[in-house]
Amino acid sequence: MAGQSKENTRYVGDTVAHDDDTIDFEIIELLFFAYRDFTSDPDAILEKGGFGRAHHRVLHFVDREPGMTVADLLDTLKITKQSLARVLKQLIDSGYIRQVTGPEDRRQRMLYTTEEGQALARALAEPQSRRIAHALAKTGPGARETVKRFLASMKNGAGD
Amino acid sequence: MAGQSKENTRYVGDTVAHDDDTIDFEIIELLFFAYRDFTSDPDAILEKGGFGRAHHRVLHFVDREPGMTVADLLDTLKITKQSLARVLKQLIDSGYIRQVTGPEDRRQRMLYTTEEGQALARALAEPQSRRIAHALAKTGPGARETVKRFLASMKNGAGD
DNA sequence: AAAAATATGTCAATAAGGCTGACATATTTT
DNA sequence: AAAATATGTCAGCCTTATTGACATATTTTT
Repeated sequence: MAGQSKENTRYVGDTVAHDDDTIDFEIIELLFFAYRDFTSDPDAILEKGGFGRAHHRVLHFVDREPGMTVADLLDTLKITKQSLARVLKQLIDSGYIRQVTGPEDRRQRMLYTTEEGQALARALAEPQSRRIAHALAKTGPGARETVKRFLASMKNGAGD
Repeated sequence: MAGQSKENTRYVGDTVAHDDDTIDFEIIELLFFAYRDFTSDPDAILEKGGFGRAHHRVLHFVDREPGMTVADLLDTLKITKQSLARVLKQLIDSGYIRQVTGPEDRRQRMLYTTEEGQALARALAEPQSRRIAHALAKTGPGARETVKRFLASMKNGAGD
């Protein structure tokens, strides 16, 4: 029945594939489920306002870095201008984000959350924060430092 | 750091929102970037075959649990039958997954990866596994246990 | 045996959130 | 004055998800 032992490295396209047991399926799956449930937390709140995860991300980063420009945001989110436009427009029209013409370069639009935007951003982050606090507490002392280091190293360009 | 005290609780809609400093923005962001880059690893390979992340997930779980039924898969992925249908059909037509009529209940379709499917699943998992190994090594000894416990606790129904 | 429930498949319409290409406008830099 | 830059916008397309409705085969219940 679907034997798992297939020794010897083999090749699939350009990519070297290793044995079953050399692949960390355990953490791959844990990460999948953890992130799936972590991101599902704010969804209920988002739905009420007719927003989605795209709005959440925009709101989050503008809230965390007030005064960031549209270009900054595009760079952070790694999406296109046209993709951002729709979502950003809705957030502006709904009064959660406001734009201020750049004081030095008047072509720029500096982005800020309004009071309502700030409140929404925090309301969205709160259940996620709770989940994290709970998981860290359950994991044990020192977990926070280890988890931080691990996650930071998982990111691209974390400096080898 | 980031004390848990609940000063100045205020309300946004039905949801209780806490102060800035009681919210763990640091790990929220680390998780966002870590997962974004983690999932970007297999994308290049996927594109070559005209597949997307949906195909990746299906292939992954069928590979990990050979013989799972369509219902099992729907339950794991938490998507609808109609959403699964298209993706699964493409994987079957491409020869990566095959269906076997259930030996006890002939209504069921047990799912298995073909040899090509197995090879693809492993090729996709390999860069992710590498990234994890690298991050764990950088984090230090004992990181694996801590990270596993943390991620497991982040999942829903992890048992309080 | 007939009826109901179940597992799966499929058609059609809709939505969110990405994408590319093309072009407009205001502003700054050369 | 010309070129480059930051932003906005129109139009069309793709993927992945949704809901609702209905078809088929098979198993379970009555």
